[in-house]
Amino acid sequence: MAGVSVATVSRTLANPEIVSEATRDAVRAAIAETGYTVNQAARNLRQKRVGGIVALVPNLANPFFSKILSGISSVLREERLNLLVADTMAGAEAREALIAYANRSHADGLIVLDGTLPPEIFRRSGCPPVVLACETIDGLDTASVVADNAGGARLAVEHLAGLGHRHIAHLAGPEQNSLTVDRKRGFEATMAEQGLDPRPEWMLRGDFSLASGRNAARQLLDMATRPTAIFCDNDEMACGLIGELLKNGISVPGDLSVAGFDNVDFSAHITPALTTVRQHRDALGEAAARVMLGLLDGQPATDRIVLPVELVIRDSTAPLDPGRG
Amino acid sequence: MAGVSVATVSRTLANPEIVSEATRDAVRAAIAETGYTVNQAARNLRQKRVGGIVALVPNLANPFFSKILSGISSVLREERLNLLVADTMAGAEAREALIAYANRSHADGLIVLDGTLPPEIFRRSGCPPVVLACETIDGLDTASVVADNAGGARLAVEHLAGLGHRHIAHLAGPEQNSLTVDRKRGFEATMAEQGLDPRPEWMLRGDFSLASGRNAARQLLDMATRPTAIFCDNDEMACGLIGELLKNGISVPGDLSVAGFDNVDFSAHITPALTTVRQHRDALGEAAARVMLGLLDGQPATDRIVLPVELVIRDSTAPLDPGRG
DNA sequence: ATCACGGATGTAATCGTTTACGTAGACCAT
DNA sequence: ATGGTCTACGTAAACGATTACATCCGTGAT
Repeated sequence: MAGVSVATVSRTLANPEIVSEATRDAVRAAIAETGYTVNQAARNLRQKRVGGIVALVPNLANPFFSKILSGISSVLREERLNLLVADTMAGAEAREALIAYANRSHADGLIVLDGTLPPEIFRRSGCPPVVLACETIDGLDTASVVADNAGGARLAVEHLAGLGHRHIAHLAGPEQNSLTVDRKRGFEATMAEQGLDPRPEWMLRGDFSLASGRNAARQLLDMATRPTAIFCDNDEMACGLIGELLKNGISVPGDLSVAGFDNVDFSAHITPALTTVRQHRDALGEAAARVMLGLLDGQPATDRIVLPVELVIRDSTAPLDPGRG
Repeated sequence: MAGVSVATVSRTLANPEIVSEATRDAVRAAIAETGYTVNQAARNLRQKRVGGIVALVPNLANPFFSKILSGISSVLREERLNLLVADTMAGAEAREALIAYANRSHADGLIVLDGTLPPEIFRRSGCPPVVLACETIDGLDTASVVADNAGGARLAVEHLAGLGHRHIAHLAGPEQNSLTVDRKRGFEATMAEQGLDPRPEWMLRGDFSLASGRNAARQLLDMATRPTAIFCDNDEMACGLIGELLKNGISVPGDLSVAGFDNVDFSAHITPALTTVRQHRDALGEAAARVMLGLLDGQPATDRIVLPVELVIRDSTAPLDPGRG
């Protein structure tokens, strides 16, 4: 020690007020001079914590998830917690790697953005607190934060029905995806309330990608009788769909009204500007991180938080042409 | 110990071959039964390493960066290294937090995606190996991996000039951004080679956002004499620009050819599909991660890797209408 | 003068690994 | 039988911080 002691340094850093002013200054001067920094590994070992939380992301490259991560990160920073990111879309060894992450010695907590992971992983002893964000996992009733997916679908269908549309299609996401399940439920419930009968052949499947939206457009083009409106489970698919329709001479919204979900950045800037359901993904991430902080503080929260969504009406939806339908 | 010993367990895990088969099996059985897992903090403390590398990202929510992260992550996983993500776009305390990250006890290495950070941070003693990815930092000649930004601008300008355009504008990014600097250099050099004189009033500034593309479109609309083609420093700005032009009755590419940079996912799906310069951001991330692994292995690499780019010709650029120009 | 008390700081145990070193036994050669 | 070599494993010392406990000193009360 440049100044005087051993443990006193630790106290100076942790509880400056319990050490006398003189030594405090001496220690600080020595620290500044030597460029000392605490060794995280040693601190973690002693305190039995890691100082970081892991986010399990299905696909880091997807902006949908990175916005949530951004929200998580902003909250964790305040608490001086690190954000570790693990891409779960890995190969065969993925499962083992995941199990390694689901351990107290790796992370103080786990925020799971991937609804396709098997719930057993998070039930093992030694697994830190878990918060599900965005997607849910069947059979795992931990704390979770999700958007009001069913409500969003309702808003979209009510909007289209209010424009006079009676033949409304649905471009859904992957079958097992919890977002898809909720949005489909909202879609079908609202269709029924509106006295509309969804035709099975107008129930299309995609995988949330632009390409799958394009595929759906081709299916629509091949149909003998087409719907006059379609609700897409996300904006990427809506964008891909619109692009392919326009290329084939179908007018949007003239021949087909299109509504999306998410309100991603480009939705307002494509032509026609996309009518969609806005959800705040950064807020979702922030909320999930705050729930996590609560869990770390010992709150036994098993909350299931549902964040509100709003309809954003733009140019891709229009009243039904009375000559049709 | 369920089986027999203390240090033997460690050996069984690290070098299974130096321990006899009998004890090896015994140890493994005990591990399986008790659900033992190694404590990372203790291992890190002993081995004087962290087992993770930190990526400093200017804006996690930006898909541009998240794709790079995805590439980094895929390479690090193979080496069982964690990826920690730190958003540098923080508030006032950001600088201090950054300095904390630029320390061996936090990370074994640093991959920096933010070219606006002050170089001093990475010169401090105790700073782990640094790799610059995507953007560069003036006055810091560490290893770096960047795309061929000047070459990409060259490809775009040559393409537009080849279509007969002589009045070519440039929508650039932020002035101090290294991507902008390189692309501007490529743009101006190629214009000169083609015998074209870039008009100062056709040199527009944006910030890579969709909104700044829209702003640029409004500036174009106000001009007495407009260019017949424009090269945009990224696809987002090109998309925002096209959206606003179409809304105001300007045809793309009829009245104005537009070329972008990046080839983001939606570029192929907007209308008109965007001509752009493709760069592989995931490959960039992978390359940066591999350079980092090399540094960790003790290679003194001060490489400056430049990744090739390609022109993707779609529908937003067309030959100059002979009646104009 | 003795004691109690409280504030400031030093001592040492602890966290869970890794690993240099030592030792015990087996085996072979002399 | 002694000595040397090798393998398999136990012993104990690190790694660097935190923290319960002990110590020391000064102050005021009895």
